[in-house]
Amino acid sequence: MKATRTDVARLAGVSTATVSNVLNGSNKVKEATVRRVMEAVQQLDYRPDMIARSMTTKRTMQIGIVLEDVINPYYGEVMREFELAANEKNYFVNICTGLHKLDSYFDNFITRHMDGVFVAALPYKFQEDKLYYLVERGVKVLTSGNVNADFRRVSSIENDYLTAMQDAMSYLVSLGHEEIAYLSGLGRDLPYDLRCTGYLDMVRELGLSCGDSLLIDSAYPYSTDFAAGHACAVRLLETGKPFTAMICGNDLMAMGAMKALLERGIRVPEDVSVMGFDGIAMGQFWSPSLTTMSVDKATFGRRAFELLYSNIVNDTTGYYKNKLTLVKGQSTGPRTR
Amino acid sequence: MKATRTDVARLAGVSTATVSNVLNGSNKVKEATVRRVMEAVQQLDYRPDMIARSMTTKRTMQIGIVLEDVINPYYGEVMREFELAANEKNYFVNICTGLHKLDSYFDNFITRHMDGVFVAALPYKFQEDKLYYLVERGVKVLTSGNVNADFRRVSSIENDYLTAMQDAMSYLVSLGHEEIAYLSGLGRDLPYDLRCTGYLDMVRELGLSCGDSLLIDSAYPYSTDFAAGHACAVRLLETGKPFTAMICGNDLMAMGAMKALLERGIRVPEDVSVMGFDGIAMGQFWSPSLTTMSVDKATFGRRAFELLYSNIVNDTTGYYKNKLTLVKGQSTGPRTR
DNA sequence: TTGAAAGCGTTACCAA
DNA sequence: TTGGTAACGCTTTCAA
Repeated sequence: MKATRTDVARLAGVSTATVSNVLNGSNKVKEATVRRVMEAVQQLDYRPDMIARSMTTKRTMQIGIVLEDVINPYYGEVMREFELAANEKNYFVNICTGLHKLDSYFDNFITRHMDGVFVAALPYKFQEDKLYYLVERGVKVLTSGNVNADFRRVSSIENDYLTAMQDAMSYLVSLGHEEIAYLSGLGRDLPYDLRCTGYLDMVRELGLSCGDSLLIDSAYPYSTDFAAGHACAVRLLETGKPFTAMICGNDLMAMGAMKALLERGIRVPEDVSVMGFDGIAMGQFWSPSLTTMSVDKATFGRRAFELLYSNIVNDTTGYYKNKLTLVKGQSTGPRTR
Repeated sequence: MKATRTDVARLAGVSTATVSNVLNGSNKVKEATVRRVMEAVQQLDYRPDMIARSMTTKRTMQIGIVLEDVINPYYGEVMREFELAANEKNYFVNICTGLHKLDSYFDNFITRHMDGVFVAALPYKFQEDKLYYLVERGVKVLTSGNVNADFRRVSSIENDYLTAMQDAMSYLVSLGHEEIAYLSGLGRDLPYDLRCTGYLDMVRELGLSCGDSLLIDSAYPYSTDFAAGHACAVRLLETGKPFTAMICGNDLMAMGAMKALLERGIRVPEDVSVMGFDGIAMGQFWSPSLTTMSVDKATFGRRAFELLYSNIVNDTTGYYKNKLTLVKGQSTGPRTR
């Protein structure tokens, strides 16, 4: 039923090797032959079997993405561009989510000979050794937000959350705020949450009297969605500690937190200024529109692919740190009390 | 470097065929032999090469999902359960988004011998013939929301949007509303938007005086996100036509629409009642919490996999229509003017 | 209960 | 420029 390369060869009156040469763009085939072969291909609606091809080439032209959280539009926007870039180089991309079986993903990446994997899941979700194991088994790895990764073995891309948090704090301080809360959604002892580190650094550096008493962290299992932002804000309010500004780990959390404030009649930004991270599109449509440390998601996605690509093709690991920019919305304003 | 089945066979002192029999759970191998083989497997850290295996079995144990829109949390919730169900049967699932190259996805599904594909993209995004072409090439297809699909060739799962829309309208009418708008995000002439059909049916049946003048549809390219809801609401307001209730194609759109109302000082639900579809988690955290026709996303996802699974294993197409339930939130209330 | 060997659809090397 | 053919790692008869 399905035409194979042998069928094409027979119809075109050439050998299978010649068909391969034509299809794989070798330039040492006479033009007339090329035409005959292509005609046969058309006529039989033949397409090369990628599985069989992979058998011999040891490449699959397939890249996996392990996604922390498909729900967060941030990842959606990043991955869209990643995939675009990958498609341009003829890679087929598949997103894997469903963190219940992260280990089994890794096994699949190996046994299915993925050329590369972009692991955009926080390191606590899996054993870091697994990354190196993938590499040993021939699967190139790009990791994200993994400050402790061995950069000689895996490529890495991260957002400069440390600087971004400093910028966020500076901005709020410039508006007169002193009691600034940070709602993390993660544990404060997780070393790779650079926002947390940056926050504590700035509190100390600026001599803010609140110390770390306005840092709301979370216990395992962590979550960083709308509901988590809401929950963290509630916990902050329950401490009864005064605050006039609030930074959230991402935009989704910021939206959840704003909702909690609103429910208690606390106005944004009149009573409390709120900031997020990421700069998801929805933030601009929020009421009030969200001030955020924004990531250029298209650039991030494309850079990510390029890093992984050069790892695959040139066997070169690479590192990229992405800068965030302050986007001012209506959710922040001068201190009023 | 990587151990093959030959290595295992040699180490265990058996033939490769025996290794296969052991690994694939054939019961006709002596227990002592099984143990010897398993030890060799362990020792060599051997795992079967799925690519090579697929060469002979013609199966890949791989399922693709074509997603309309990763941004919408609705799909995220559905796919999570789909993947869970698939993993239980040892299928590896990959999500493909990035609608820029839908056709090239289909090609990839064929040449990579995916066992099945769940096409959760609206039919206008691709040529319907492509679905049948996949089937001819041995890739089983489950389509969603495609009322015109040939059910003898592809399996299908859909939400009962027709009934759901009727329920939504009845509910609003029971609250006293008469001028009820529908914000679609799609074109009114797209036959598979059963919400639209249901809306127009009910308008006629109930004899609502607004006729179809409060139906806001959109031109290609359609979009159904937060921004689209906002835009549709703005267009509705610009018509100057009076309305006291509004149904949106999904929850995300409802949120965007509410934002547009709010910007103009229109209160929800005091001035206008708002409803959505889907029942995404975020809706409960909204202010006011969203009244919606809710889909049981876990059931939907699991049923979807089961349909595709039985298509793959038994070569049987199937059809399932999923009921929606009314979830009352704070965004709807009695007519007040 | 085990093994030998054919076959799956390609690629790539080497020879013609 | 072309073709013959071994090789890739596995499954699966068919014999032993």
